Amino acid sequence: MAGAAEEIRVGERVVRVSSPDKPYFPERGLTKLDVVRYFLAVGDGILRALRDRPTMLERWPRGVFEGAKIATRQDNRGDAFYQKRLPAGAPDWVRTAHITFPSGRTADEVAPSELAVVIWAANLGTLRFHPWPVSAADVERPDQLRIDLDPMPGVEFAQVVPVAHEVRAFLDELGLTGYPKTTGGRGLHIYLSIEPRWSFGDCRRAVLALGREMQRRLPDLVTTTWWREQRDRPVFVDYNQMSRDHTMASAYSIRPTPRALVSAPLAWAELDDARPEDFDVVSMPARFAERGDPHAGLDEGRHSLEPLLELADREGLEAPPER
DNA sequence: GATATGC
DNA sequence: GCATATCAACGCCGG
DNA sequence: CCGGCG
Repeated sequence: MAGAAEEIRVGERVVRVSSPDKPYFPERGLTKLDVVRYFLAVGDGILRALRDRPTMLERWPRGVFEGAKIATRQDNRGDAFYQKRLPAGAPDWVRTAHITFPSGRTADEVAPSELAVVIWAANLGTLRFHPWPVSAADVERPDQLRIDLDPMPGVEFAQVVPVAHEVRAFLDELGLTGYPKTTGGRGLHIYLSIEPRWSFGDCRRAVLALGREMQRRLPDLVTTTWWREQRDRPVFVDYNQMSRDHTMASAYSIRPTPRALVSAPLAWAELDDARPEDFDVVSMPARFAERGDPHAGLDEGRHSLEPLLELADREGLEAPPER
C-alpha cells in the first residue's frame, strides 16, 4: 500500500517514518524517505556535527515547494518553522540540554546523542540542524569557534575563497587549525575546536579580532561592519555568529531550496576547485562513502583562545553591543 | 508532523 | 473514524 | 507599531 509508514532500524532504535512517499523536493523528485536515507548515508558526519550539542530544528513538514516560507515572529503562518524546545511526544531516548537565552529565559533543546535522534527529527520534517557551539556538558562555554564568511548580495563563492585562504594562513601563524565547509549557498564557514574555557563574549571578541585582522590584510575584500548599508566590501566576517543563541546550519544540513544543496565539509586542498552547487542530497552520499568526513579531525586538538584574545586586547577591542 | 477536540 | 484547529523561535534597537 | 539584523 502506497504511503504506509515505514519503520527503520537505527542502531538500537526503531524510528517510524510517516508518509515516506511525500514529495519533499518535487523538482528533484526527492521524497521524505529520500531525505531520511540521505541522513543515514552521512550519519557519522552529521552526528559528529551535532553530538551532544543543543540543537534547534528547522522543520519543513510540508516539503519545499514554490512559494513555501518559514514562519516568523510577526507572521505566525508559514509552511515551515524553527523549533527550539523539545517537540511534544519525543521518545524517551531523545536527550536534551538546558540552555539559557540572552534574556535569561531558558529551554530544553534537543541534544542528539545518537543517529536515531537525527532520523527521528528528519521524520518531523527537519532539513536543517542548528547546533550551539557548546556541549551539553557545559552550555556556558563554547568548545567551538565559528567563523562565518558571508558574501554580500551578488558576490560569488569564488570571491570568498581568497578570504578563506587568508583566514587559514592567519590561524596557522597562531598555531590554530580551522576546518572549512560550504553553507550550500555562496558562503563559507570555518570551524575551530577550542578548550571550553571562555565565555560567549570572549569567543565573539576573538572572532571580531580575527575579522579585523582580515580587514587589515584584505581591505578590498573584507568588512566587519554590522550594518548592511555600510558594508562596502564583498565579504562580511559575521562575528555576531558567536553570540549566545546564535547558530549556524550544521555540516550536512539540507538547504530548504529546490535543488536540495547541502552544507559540505571540505579539505583545504579542495577549496579552490569546490563548487557549492555540486554538493546536494543526491551527490553527497557517494562522496561521503568514498572519502569520508573531511571534518573527522575537528575535535582532535582543542586550541587555546589566548592568541586571538591577546590580539583583541592589543587592538583594544570591545565587543560592540549585540544586535 | 503530532496532538487534542468535537461530532 | 474523520475533520478541524492548534502548535512548533530567539530579542533588541531605532524610526 | 513596524522593519532591520542573523
